[in-house]
Amino acid sequence: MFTAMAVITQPVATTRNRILDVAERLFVKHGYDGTSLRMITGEAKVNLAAVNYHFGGKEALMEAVLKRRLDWLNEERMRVLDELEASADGRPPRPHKIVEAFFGTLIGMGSNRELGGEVFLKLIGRSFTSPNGFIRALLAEEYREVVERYKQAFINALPEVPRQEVAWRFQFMLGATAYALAGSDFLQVSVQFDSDELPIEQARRLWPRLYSFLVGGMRAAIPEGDLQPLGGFGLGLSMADLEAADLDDADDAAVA
Amino acid sequence: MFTAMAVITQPVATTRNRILDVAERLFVKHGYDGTSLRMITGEAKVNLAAVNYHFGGKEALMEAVLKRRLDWLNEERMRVLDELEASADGRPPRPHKIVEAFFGTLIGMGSNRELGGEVFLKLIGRSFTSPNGFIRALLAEEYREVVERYKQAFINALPEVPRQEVAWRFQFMLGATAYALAGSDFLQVSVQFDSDELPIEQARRLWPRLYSFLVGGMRAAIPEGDLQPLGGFGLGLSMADLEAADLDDADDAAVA
DNA sequence: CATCTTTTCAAATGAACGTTTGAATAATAC
DNA sequence: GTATTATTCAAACGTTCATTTGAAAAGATG
Repeated sequence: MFTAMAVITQPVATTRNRILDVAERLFVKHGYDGTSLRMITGEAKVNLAAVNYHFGGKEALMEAVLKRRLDWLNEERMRVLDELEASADGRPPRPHKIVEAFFGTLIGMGSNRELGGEVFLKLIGRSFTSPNGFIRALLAEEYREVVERYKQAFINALPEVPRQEVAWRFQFMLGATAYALAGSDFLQVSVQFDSDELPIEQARRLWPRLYSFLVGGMRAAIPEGDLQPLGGFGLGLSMADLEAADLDDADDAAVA
Repeated sequence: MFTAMAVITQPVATTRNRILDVAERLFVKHGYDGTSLRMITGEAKVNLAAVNYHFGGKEALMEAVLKRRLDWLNEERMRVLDELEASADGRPPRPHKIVEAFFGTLIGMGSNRELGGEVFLKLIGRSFTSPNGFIRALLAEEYREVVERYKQAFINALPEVPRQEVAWRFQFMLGATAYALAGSDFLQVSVQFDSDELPIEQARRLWPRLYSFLVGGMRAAIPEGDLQPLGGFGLGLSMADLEAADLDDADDAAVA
């Protein structure tokens, strides 16, 4: 029975799938710019031209790699929120339940190899801050609908918190999660892991802690509006700063 | 007086400094791999060979770009924590004060052009998840001492929270902060900005909200240890996952 | 079996990359 | 003013990159 299930669920190792699997792994390890098609096709044991034949080019390959996982994730997130709202007949679901629905579905993918496992978690964690405009644009477009729906759910669940604050906190939660997933070496320094602890065991420990942190941040007191960071605004500040601050050119800032 | 101060504090635009300034900006905009020495030297209006002459190579240039800002930041963070602990004669400083000392100093750099302004904030935010091993290793080494000291301060300030939990939450705070700074296009989607709001104004709004979120997360309830994400662990999981999970090769995982 | 489509393959293209070289120029020291 | 050092410069090096090409092989269809 186990064998039969595995056969059904495990995709066949076609040229196309082998490229997707290897590309996903190498994009995480070396980044999009740092991964060449020769590295991918070499490791996947397919011809160099296969990427262009099956996907059309390097950017289109990255798009296929991301969409393969995100399509499932988006549907799952919608489904879970549907369930949550249906089971609460009329009343808005509790905030911590929405946190669990949105971020728990993602973290859960880390333990399911067929959904990309922790490789995909790292990829998605790093893609949000990719310097490549088309990647951020793709992510923004893929996330737009689901994020809007969850944001509204949070707003309904937290009537005492201004809409703007909810949006900011959503952003902060995404950041804390993405960084925990991206898993830099720095994490190894900051958090004192047992050095021989297996990655899958680390992932298991992550969720309850992240969940607790996110809910704590989501429920925090409303900030006063005029708090200033150390060093203070206005120090060495002039109109020139405002002009120079516009970093993004028009060509890579476009989001459909 | 303003003129005199500006002359004193503003570094002379030597070849070396012009390269550093342009490189900092382009590394943020296109990433390390996506920025060529020809782009840098072209925009800085210096000869192509100048980077190798003054810094020794591209990696050494990136190192110089980061260290120029981090050396100041590290000293400032140490100084602020010194002050904090001195003013509390014996008792450990309050947790929210430590949050302010660590993250407030960083955010404050965003409004000071001579300290790199928001360009540096983006750079540091993205560098933590860089796919280039030498960048993460450099950051880990640069942060090690200061992070250890602050972590201890948090542990002293939160005697009821286990040390491990403090370390995790420190990591989550760093992530939320770094992502807020990295400022992807996605933030524009998630958070409904006034479209014509100036970047410097956005930065001013960021700090009180981030501060509130971080303190809320830091003070959250201690998580139960066996909470599982949606989808659950054990689904589609086998020993093979553990082996495949080891992504990093020895060559780029080294941290001195 | 013959025909047509899909896929694979080795080879080549032109462009861009980081780095090196050695001479020319500028700055400093005596 | 001459000797010495520091810096700039144009040019070239060898390598690697994404993509294209056209033929060969494999598979599907009648």
